[in-house]
Order: sequence, then C-alpha cells, then structure tokens
Amino acid sequence: MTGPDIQNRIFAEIAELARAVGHGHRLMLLEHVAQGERSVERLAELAGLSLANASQHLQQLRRAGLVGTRRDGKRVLYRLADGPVAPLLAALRQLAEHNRADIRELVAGSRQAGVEAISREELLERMREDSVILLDVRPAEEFALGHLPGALNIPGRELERRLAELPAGQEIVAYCRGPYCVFSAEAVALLRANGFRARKLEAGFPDWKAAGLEVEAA
Amino acid sequence: MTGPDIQNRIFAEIAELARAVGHGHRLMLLEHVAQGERSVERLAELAGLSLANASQHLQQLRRAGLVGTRRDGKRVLYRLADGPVAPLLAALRQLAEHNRADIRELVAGSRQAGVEAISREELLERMREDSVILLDVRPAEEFALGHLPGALNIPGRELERRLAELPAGQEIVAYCRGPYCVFSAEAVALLRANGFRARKLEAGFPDWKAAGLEVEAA
DNA sequence: GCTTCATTCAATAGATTGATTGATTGATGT
DNA sequence: ACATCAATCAATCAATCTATTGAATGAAGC
Repeated sequence: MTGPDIQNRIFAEIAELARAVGHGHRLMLLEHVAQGERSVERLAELAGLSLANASQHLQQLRRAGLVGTRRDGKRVLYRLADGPVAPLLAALRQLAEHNRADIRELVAGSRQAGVEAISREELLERMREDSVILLDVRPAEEFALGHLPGALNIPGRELERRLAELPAGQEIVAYCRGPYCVFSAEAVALLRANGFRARKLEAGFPDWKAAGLEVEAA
Repeated sequence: MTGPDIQNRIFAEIAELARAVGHGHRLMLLEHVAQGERSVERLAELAGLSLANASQHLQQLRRAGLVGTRRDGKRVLYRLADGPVAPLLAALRQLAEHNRADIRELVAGSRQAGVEAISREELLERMREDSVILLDVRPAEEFALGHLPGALNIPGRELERRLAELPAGQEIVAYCRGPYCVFSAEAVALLRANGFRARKLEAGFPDWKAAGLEVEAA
C-alpha cells in the first residue's frame, strides 16, 4: 500500500474508463443514448450495428458506468448515467478539434456554408427576450423523448417542404443531437438560402440537458 | 460524403484520441510530462518503465497530439502539448471518482487523516491577502522546472526533519504533482500532527499551470 | 573516422479486443 | 405449458495492442 502502487492502480482504472469511450461505435451509441432512453434493438439500428454487437458495446459502457439500464417488459432500456459523462465527451471533442486537422476541416466544412453557431448563454438571453424561434431538426421520435422548451420540431428531411410553417421575421436557431450531427448545419444552410436569418446551436440537446437546463417532453 | 459517414469518421478519430489515454502507463507518463520538459530516459525512470517501452508509449502520445518533442543535443525532450489536454484529464478523473467506488475510497483514504482540500479560487484569495504559506512537496528537480509563485520547496521525504523551517502562525497549503500524488496528503497529515494548520491544494501544479495562472521557475 | 550515448525502429510472442454465429435466458401472451 | 420476442451469453477467428529483445539511427566528443 505504498504511494506509487496506489497511483498505478488509480491510473489503471482511469485508463479503463478512457478505453470505454475508445471506440467509434461506443461513442455513436452514447450519442444516441444521450437523446433519451432506448432499447438495445433501437440503438443497434440507429448506430447501424448488429444486435449482438450493439448489446456487447452497451454492456461495456454499462460496466464502465457511463450508461444505466432499466427493464421494461421484455425490453432493456439504456439511458445515460448520472455521472459527469457529458464533460468527458466535451473535453474529448474539444481536444480532437484542436489536434486533428481533419476534424477541424469537417467541422469547418459545415460552417463554410455561412453557418454560424450560437452559444448556450446567448441563446438563453434571446429566449428570455422571446426574440428567437427554436427549431429541433431531429426525428420526431427523439423530439418526443425531450426537447428544448418551446421548440418546434421539423425533422431535417421534411424541412424543405415545410418551410412555410416558420415565421419569417424572427431569427431561427436550429439544433440537433450534438455538435457533429449534420442535420442542424444543413438546416441552417437551407434556411439561409430561403431568406431566413438562422444559426445553429453550438452544442446539441444532450449538452443542454446535461447543463441542467429546462427540458420539455411530449 | 453523406452525413452518417462523416459522423463515423469523426467518432473514430475521437475514439483514437481516447485510446491514447487508455493505458495506465501513458497516464503516468503524462503526469510526469505535465511537470515540465523531460528526457525519455528520465521519464522511463520516473514511471518505472523500460526505456524502449517508455519511448513507444511517448510516441503514441505524440501521435495523438497530447505531447510535443524537442531535440536538445542527443536527448529528446517531451513536453505537454498546447491543446486542451488538462481538461480531458480532469474530466476523466472526475468521472472516475464519481463512478468507481475503489477510487473514491483511495481518495477518501488520504482525506481520512483530516486532510482537507482547498480550491484554486480560495487559494488565490488567500494569496492576495498574504495569509498563507505555499509548500511544494515535490522533488527539487520538479520544483526547479516551475512552481507556484512564492512557494517553499521541501520534498516530502525531507519534511519531517525540516519542520523548523516553517513559520508556525500561518496556515500552510501543500501541493504536489496532481490530485493522486500522495506526497501532499502525507505532508498535511504530518504537519497537522505537529501542530500546524495545513490543507492540500485540490489539484496539482499542472492544473494550476494549465489554468493560465502565474508560474515561477528557478 | 570512430566511439559513446540517447532514442527509435523492427521483430517477436503473448494478451486483449472486436465482430459474427448460434444457443440460452427471461419476460409476455395465449 | 408453449410459442414468441428481446437481450444476453458462449465460442470462434481475425485484428489490434503490449512488452521485450536486439539492431539501427543521429548527435557529440575525441
């Protein structure tokens, strides 16, 4: 029980945690789990994985304490754990954006089309003033599991033919699953091309929720 | 270049980054690199690794952009990269402390002896008032590479026989390499046993430096 | 040029991780 | 009890990761 030994054990455990998020499929599953409770089958479909494979990745996430489960009839629902998971993902994202030129490019790519981001703080301010329309471009299913207060839901694919539902005067802020969800960037580009003033929310729904801000459910 | 593909690539890259910190030895090396520039040989010795093994782990860290290198004569010096590496490590630590009971216990173990932690904010306040003695318990070599302004350096092993050097009236704040470095906890326990008022700094030297606060070098 | 020293590279063997397949468990409804 | 469905388990093979060894590189000093 000498000093260095303890430190070795601690670092080994932290490393285990890091490895738990060290696979693209698990990050993808985490992103979907972060939208709300989901069954294994649904998550497998959303992430494009086989059922058994998704199940095993999800179990790894559970062993690491990143997600929790609940049984509902014959299905098992996975949800994000209560611990500070979001900050870890945010830190990873930030470092990745800083270090990897290719990620910066991909992110910049969606900004190229004139897509500016708005921060959570500024959005809160604008919401207080009631001077902004919130547009949730995720599929209806995810919108139903929870969304920003007062948000309008028009899934990305339907946006073009439903533009008329949006009021013309106010600025629109679109948001999606997370910073790498392309729906909101595409939506903003489409809106601007059609004469709207629009920006995308910097983060996505899970970060909003993780920050403890108000969430509405259907 | 469709949406899901881009996302897959981004997540795969982020996962690669996560795996880079997904090994205890690399975390240990990072902790030592975070104290200041070091040669491969020295880092291998500090982490208790063979030279070749340390070299390879360090190269992995470099490929991931977590550390940088510089050649000095025949030696290669590794240093922490400029990107937001510290926040990632902090997020990992926090989640680990939240999730893993054993880490909580180990951390609690060092607090058991009545070791309270002081936050960076409170310390800054106390430093402004000049009402606190800063004690750096790291080896002299690390102290020389950089330390908190005005700190006194008494390495952990020497503390007991050098207690007389410390003024009796003021509170003492001890700090070390990082939150899992046991020197500072042991130091505080020793100081308290000898009638001093003492606390340990919540984080360590690298976090202080990463926060952009003033650093002094010998 | 030759030697020495610090680091990296290359090759190997052992361990761990990942995806697939098919069987098994647990809960529901008939 | 039986059939059905969701999820997990078990076994497998391929791929990746790790530590060790010894050889190769690159920089300094003689």
